[in-house]
Amino acid sequence: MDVRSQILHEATRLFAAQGFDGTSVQQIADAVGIRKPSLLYHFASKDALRLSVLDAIMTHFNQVLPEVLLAAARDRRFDSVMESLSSFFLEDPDRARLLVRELLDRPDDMKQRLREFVRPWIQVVADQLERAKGPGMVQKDVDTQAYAIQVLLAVVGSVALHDTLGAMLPEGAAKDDANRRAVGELIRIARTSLYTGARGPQGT
Amino acid sequence: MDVRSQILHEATRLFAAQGFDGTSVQQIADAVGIRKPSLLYHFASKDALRLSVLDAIMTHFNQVLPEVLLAAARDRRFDSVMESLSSFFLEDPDRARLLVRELLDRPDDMKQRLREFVRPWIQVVADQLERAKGPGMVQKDVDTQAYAIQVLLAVVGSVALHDTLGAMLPEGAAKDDANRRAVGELIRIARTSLYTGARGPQGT
DNA sequence: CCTACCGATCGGTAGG
DNA sequence: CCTACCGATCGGTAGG
Repeated sequence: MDVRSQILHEATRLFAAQGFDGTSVQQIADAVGIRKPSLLYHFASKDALRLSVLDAIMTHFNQVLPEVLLAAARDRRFDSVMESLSSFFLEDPDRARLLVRELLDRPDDMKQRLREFVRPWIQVVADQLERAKGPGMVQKDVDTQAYAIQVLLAVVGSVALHDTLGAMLPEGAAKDDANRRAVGELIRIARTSLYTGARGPQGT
Repeated sequence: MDVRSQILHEATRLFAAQGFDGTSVQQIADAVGIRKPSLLYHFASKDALRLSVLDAIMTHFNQVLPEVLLAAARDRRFDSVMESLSSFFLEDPDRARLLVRELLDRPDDMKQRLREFVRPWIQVVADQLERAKGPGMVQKDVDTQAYAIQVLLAVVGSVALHDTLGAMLPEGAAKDDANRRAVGELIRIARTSLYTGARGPQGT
């Protein structure tokens, strides 16, 4: 792996764990195994590095999300869409943590990014759900836009904080088990509150 | 208001907006209108100030939450419990933002706090819901513990990020309206995914 | 990619 | 609650 990618990787990891202000350029350079000025040769400034890290995540997001959502639009496999979305973040929880941190640290910047990259997809999903109200498949009183946003937030939030939130379950529970229960219940909540009928199209 | 309270207030505001590492003692002192060493006379260190801020929130939380939850246990007014919980955080969104930041910044410390202060209440709610499965009021396949945690996270998360997430709604929407829709849909999702029957005990 | 170095700011202390 | 000051670390630059 080339140095640039190593820097991006370590920066992502440290920004996610400690935040941008809580991480020094020195720490990242140490993690990569180079000197600080060498890092600043590859990225003009600490802020340029932050933007590159964020860009890598958003790009990946926009390459993966479309196919996931198109699968939803095609055959309404609600659970599989939710699993894919969860998997994308569970695969590397740092992505979720970093997004939440950016939303808190730079709300105005993130508003623009959300408008540009996420809102269109929220709208696609909302339109799809709105049409499904006609045949009575989706409950009439669902606020489809607000619903899509809440579900997305719940997925990102519960992945970002999943190991910490597991502390609220009884002692014995294994960490992996806590994750599975969290995602499982989240999917059940999202499905049950959307479709008509006892448990939606995939219920038993 | 005495100086100590002013310091706590400004620290809460700044930590919530910029994070602990992103806020200097100097900035807080400036906001209060005193010199930095004067602030450090009232709080032995920056970290002691952080602990005091967190303590004030957790204390308030533990004074308000019990009555809210007891109201729930008594007459199952689901919506009113959700409104109270939302209101507690909406009343001062800095509380929600600060909690999310602490969960990200110091997961191990927060695990202990959650175990001590929040887990008992999660358990009370889960037990209550579990009992309600008997008469068939609550859906049998609800994972009551995971459900309670997910709903709490969704409330805290959507309040912490509500003005930023509003950017995903269409242009025209007013900010207050976005908040109302977010909370309203969150309550609908939580209620519908819990109770048996089309819309739960308070549906139309 | 390195050594050597910069001014600014950090949290905190001495002493009144 | 203040003035004056501390060593350490910050992001970043010069020059090779």
